[in-house]
Order: sequence, then C-alpha cells, then structure tokens
Amino acid sequence: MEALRKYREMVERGINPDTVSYTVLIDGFSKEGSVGKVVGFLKKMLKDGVMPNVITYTAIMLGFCKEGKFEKAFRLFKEVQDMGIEVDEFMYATLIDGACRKGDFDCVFHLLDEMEKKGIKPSVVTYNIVINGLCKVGRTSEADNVFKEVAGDIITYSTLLYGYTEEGNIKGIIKTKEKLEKSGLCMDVVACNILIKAFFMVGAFEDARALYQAMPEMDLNADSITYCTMIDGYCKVGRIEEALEVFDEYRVSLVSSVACYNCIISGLCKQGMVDMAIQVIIELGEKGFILDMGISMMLIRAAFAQMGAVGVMNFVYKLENFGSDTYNSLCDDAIRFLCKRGFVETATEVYFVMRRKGLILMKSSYNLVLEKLIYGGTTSLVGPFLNFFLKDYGLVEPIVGKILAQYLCLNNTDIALRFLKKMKEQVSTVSLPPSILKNIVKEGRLLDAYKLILEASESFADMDVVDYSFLVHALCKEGYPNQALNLCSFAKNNGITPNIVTYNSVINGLCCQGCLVEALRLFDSLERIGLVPSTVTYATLIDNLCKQGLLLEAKNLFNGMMYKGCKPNIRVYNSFIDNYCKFGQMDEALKLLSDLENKSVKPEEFTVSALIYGYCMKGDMEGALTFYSEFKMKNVSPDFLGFIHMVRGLCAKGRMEEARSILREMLQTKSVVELINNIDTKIESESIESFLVFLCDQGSIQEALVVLNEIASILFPSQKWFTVHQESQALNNGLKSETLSAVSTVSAGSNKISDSDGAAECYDIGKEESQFRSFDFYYSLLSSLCSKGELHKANKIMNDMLSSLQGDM
DNA sequence: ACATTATAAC
Repeated sequence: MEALRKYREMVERGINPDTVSYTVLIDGFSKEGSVGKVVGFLKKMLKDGVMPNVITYTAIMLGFCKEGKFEKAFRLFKEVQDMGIEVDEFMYATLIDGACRKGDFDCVFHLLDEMEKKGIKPSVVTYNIVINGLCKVGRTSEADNVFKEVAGDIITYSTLLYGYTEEGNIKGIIKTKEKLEKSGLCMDVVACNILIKAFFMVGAFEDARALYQAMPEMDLNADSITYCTMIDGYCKVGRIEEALEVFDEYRVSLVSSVACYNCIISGLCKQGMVDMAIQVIIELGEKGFILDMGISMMLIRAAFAQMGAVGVMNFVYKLENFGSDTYNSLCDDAIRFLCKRGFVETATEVYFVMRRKGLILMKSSYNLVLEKLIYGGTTSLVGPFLNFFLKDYGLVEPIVGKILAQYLCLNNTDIALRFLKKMKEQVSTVSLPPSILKNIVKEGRLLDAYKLILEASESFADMDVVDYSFLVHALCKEGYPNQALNLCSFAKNNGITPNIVTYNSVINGLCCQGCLVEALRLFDSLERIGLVPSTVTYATLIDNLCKQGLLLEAKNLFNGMMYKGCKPNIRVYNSFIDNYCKFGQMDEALKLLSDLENKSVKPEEFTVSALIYGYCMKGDMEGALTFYSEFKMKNVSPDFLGFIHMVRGLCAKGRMEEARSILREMLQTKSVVELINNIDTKIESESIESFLVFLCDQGSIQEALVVLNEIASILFPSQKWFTVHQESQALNNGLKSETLSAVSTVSAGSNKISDSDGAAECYDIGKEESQFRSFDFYYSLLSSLCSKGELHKANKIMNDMLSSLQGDM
C-alpha cells in the first residue's frame, strides 16, 4: 500500500517509473496475492515502454505460484525464454518451488536437470526448496538421502528437522540434531523453535525447556512462535501449570501476539478450566486483540460441556464489554450453538442481551431460532421473534418471507394463502420447503396441505416425486382417493411423474374405500402410462380380492404376477392363508404354508396368527396350541391378535390357567410399548379389553391406566400428550412410588415425540388444584372398578373423564 | 537499488 502511494506520487510529480520501481511494486502485489493487479501493471509497463527484466518476470511467476497457478508460471517461463531473456537460478528456484507446492516432482527433477545442462549450478537455496517440497509430502528421509552430499545451511537442517517432527520419526530427529550440532552452524530463532517442537515430539520436555532458557545466552530472543510452541507443547500433554508459567513469561516479554493467547486459551479449554480461559479472553480483549471466532466457539463448547446452556449464557454475560463487532459474532455463535443443542429458550435470552446492546442477529441465525421456536419451542416467543426479524431485515429478504409463510401455513391455511399471493404480486414468490407439508399432515390437517399445493403451487416448486407420493399416500390413508388421484395428475402437469410407489398408494386407498373396481381399472391402465406393477401392487390387490371373497380373481392375479416374473412375497401368501383360515379350510392353508416354506419364503407373525385364528374358530384349541409351540421353536411368534385369539379360545373353554400362561408369554415377547404402538392399527377395542382384564387381574392397575391414557391420546390427538401428562402428574401425587413406573412409561412416550415443552406447559396447567382434584376423583373410582373387574363400567367412567378433561383444555 | 527456502494456535 505504501509502495502504491509512493508510485502515485511519482506519477503526479511527472517522474516516470523505471523498471526497478515497477518491479518493486509487482513484487509487493505478488507477495500480497493479488496477481490481477500484477498483470495490470505489466501491461502498463509495456505501454509506457519500460522493459521488464528477468527479476520482474520472477516476481510475476511468484505471484502465479502463490495463487496455485503453476501452469501459468510455467508458460511465462517459456515465454521469457522465447523473448531471448537469459533465465537465472532465481527464476528456476521460484519455478521449482511452485512445482513442489503442486506436488509435481517429475517437473522438479526435470528442471534441475535442465539447470545443470545450462551450466547453472544450484545453490543451497534451490536445494532447500526441493528438500522442503519433499518434506511437506512426507518424504523427509528421501530428501535427507538425495541431498546428503550438499553442504546444508541452518535452513536445510531446520527443514529436515521439521519434516521428521511432522512425520513422528524419532530416529530421524535425533540423527539430524546430531548432524546439526556437528556442523557448527549458528542457531537462529527458527531453528530453535523447530528444535523445541521436536523435543516435545519425542517427549524430551526438559531439553525443550533447557533450549528455551538457553536462547538469551545464544543472543536469541524468543518470539511469538517460541512461546506458542512451548505453551502448546505443554498443553498437549496436559502439563497446564508449566504452560501457564511460559504464558506468564510471554506476558512480561516484549512480544505481542494474539496467537499466544489462543494457544493458552485452547489449552485451558481442553483441561476444562473454563473460568480461567474466560479471564484470559477478557485480558486479550483489553490488549486490543481481535477475538478469533474459532477460539470463541471453542469456549462456547467448553462452557457448555462444563455447565450446560447456563455456562454458555454465563460466558456471553462475562464478555459484555468486548468490542461490538466481536461481541456480535460471539452472540451469533452462541445463539446458533444453543439452538442446535436444543436450547432455544436460552438462545432467546442471549438474543435479548444483544438487543439491549443494539446488535443485530444474522439472517441465518434468526431463521434458526425461529425454526426451533416454530417446530417445538415456546409458542409465545414465535410472534415477537417474527416481528424482530421482519423489522431488522424486511419482507424483501426472501428468508424472512419464507419463515413467516411457514409459520402461517402451520397455523391458518387461508391466511397463509393470502400472504403467499400478496408476496408473489408485490415482492417475489416465496419458496417453501416440501417438508412443511409433512408437518401440516402431522397436525392432522391433510386437506389443508392438499389445498396449499394446489393453490400455491409456485411456492412448492422444489417438490419431488417422493414428496408428492407422501401426500398421495396420506390422502389415500385418510380416505380421499379422489384427491389423491387429482394430486397425481397435478404433479404430472408440474413435470413430476408419479411412479409405481405413488400409484400403489392410490390403489390401496381405492381398495380401502371399497372401490375395488376402480382400483383394478387403475391397475389395468398402469401399462399404458409406462409403469410396471411391483410386488406391492399385486399384494395390495390380491389381499383386497381375498378379503372380498373373490378368491378366483385373486388366484388369476397371482398367476399373472408369476407369469410376468414378479416374485410373490410373504404378504401375498398371507392373504390367501388368512382367507382359507377364515373359512375354515385349514388343509388348504397348511398346504400353502408348506408350499411357501419350500420356496424359502419365511412365515411371519401374521402368518402364524392367521392359522392360530383358524384353529380357534373351529374350537380346536389343541391344534392352535400345538401350532403355536411348533412355530415358537422356529422363533416365529404370533402377533398380539394371535395371542388374544388363543386367550379368548381358552377362556371360552374355561381353561383359565392356560389362558393366563399364554398372556404371560405374550407379555414376555411383546412390550407394553409395542402394544400401545399397535392399538390404533391392529388391535380392536375388544382385545384391548381382554388385555386390560388381564392387567387388572394381575393387580397392575397403573399399567392398565397407562394403556388407557395412550388410548386417550389416540382418541384425542389434538390434545397430544397434554392430558396424559396431567394424569401422570396426578398419579404421581396421589400414589407416589407405585405409579412411578407408569409415569416413566408415559414420559418415555412424550419424549418419543419430543414434546418436552408441552410437558412443561402441562405441568404448569396441572398446578391448578381443581384439575387434580377432579382427576383424583375419577382415579379412585376407576381403580376400585378395575380391581373388581368391572371393566365395562370403568370404561364408561373413563370416557366421561376423558370428555370432561377435553372440555377443560 | 528489485526476485527464491524453514517454524506456532483454532
């Protein structure tokens, strides 16, 4: 910069710069890494009629090499020779260094040969360059060997020593150190620094310390690198006291370097000495150094490891008096860190500290905070934060519109649509992540998701076939096959072709709606749109045909699939077996079972259950039990329904003890959680009842209640886990240790959907006494009814209770 | 008068 000013002064005064002035400038820019400016000056030079010399070109080549553009440097080298300029050792050395940094050693040795042919004898500098190049790629021994005839200088030894240290080659270090001592060369600071590092590498801490202390006698002053090497060397082996001692020596020295601070801070963090690390950071700030962001991040991590989110908060508070730029990015980092670790609330506290100081959060950090708040954070903070974001960045900033639209979509489709429309007209189209649809569906607002896509399709340009298929699947599952089909053609119009997976969902959806004919028609049309039916396609249709009793059609389809080379899986066989069993054709079912076993298709839970059901239907409990034990030995147990069938069958015959032991076996193979997960899909209410009776008989009323609570959460999904939590809190208050297991099961459930904030909120709501009392009332009534086995009455009371609690919410 | 080589921390 200074050089540039002098140059301008020269031009202003009408003094024409000569080759040397230009060369000095070019060299400066080359070293600074701005080759663009260098080329500009070269052109200007030529225009002014000032001829560049070999030194000018060397400087330019250096610039190219520094930028990693070795090819350009090499081309220039050729051009220079073509111009008839005699190249010298400097130029070769520069080029060889470039080739080394590129790792092109063929070129390096070729250039050395060329030099020799031209009669240019390489000096120790050139050799050092090559040695350094080899050391940097881990070929230190080779470098040592190849150039052992060359009389090295202090740089040669330093380079080799450093190479061996990096490679961890202890023998190499010792050998080189001895050679260096024998050479009688005078040590300089760099050599000392490298030797100290080597001493630490081999574990010779005393030697490292001795050399460090002997430096003044050698007329050498420790520099920042000396201090860093010493501090880091001690820190790496956990000798923090000695590191601190050196750091104190650095403090009273004339050396000033932020790197020394960074070294000791990182060492303190690794030792978990967070408080002292913060002290050092404060001192660093007072000295006017810039806080390295990597270092502040390290402290955030260390503070978190020691004290959790509070530790991070504490760190932020303690650095309040730092320069605002540094403090701003520190807060940004802390906020992002806390969000990522799941502590949005603490992150918002940090944000308020920032705000008080008039600092502004980065866009992406705002976005992160809002995402965490919207998807599972404190709801009441979402509004204020959307406001702050909007005020700081405005709606013109796409990311603001995006998060705002996401929030609206999750809350009110119509407002969201109006917003999206306005944005499109007045600002720009807001693009939304397809994943938001999953969240809307999760809230049970399937048709809202559907509406959003149709009416704001520009905002969903990123949707792929999987995203569409997800929604098609959900629509089918909830009984909207027509909307699903409509979505398929909508997707196609938007350039996303639905695949066989998508259509499988539609086919299944149509079947579930009882539209078997339409499903078959869709199946027939698949070929026309170039889709090949998969095993799932066939399995779906065959299963539904079987369920409708259309066995002949099912068999035709089965033959069709075999003909097309599509292998039937266990699900296909299950459909037939289930059908035979339901109609008492056990022989047919058993024949098919042995068939599929011959084809090495493995029976699964459902297969076994279907057959057990068949036996039970016929009242053949011996058959059922024998079949059960036979498959138990093969490690295939029935599903819940299979167990329940056996229990019922045995109960009907008055074989209570056997029923009990089967139930016990069921509880051994299946966990309560697994049962709960199956309630809404596979188990009908009667079976739940049998299960509850069993639990009550065993005296596990709490467990029975947990199951009931789970049912409540399925019946009233909008309440999510709130009710359940309130109840378990109440249980906890009323029954203490007896119910703790129940509470933990429920807690596990609410953790599963990560609704910890919901749980906390519940707790607050639950503090209002009236609710507890009302629950206690229900609870005592229920438990006495359950213990008497009056399940029907208990069920009725339970329903009353659930609806009354629902009213309270 | 101008050009080439070695060392520290996250």
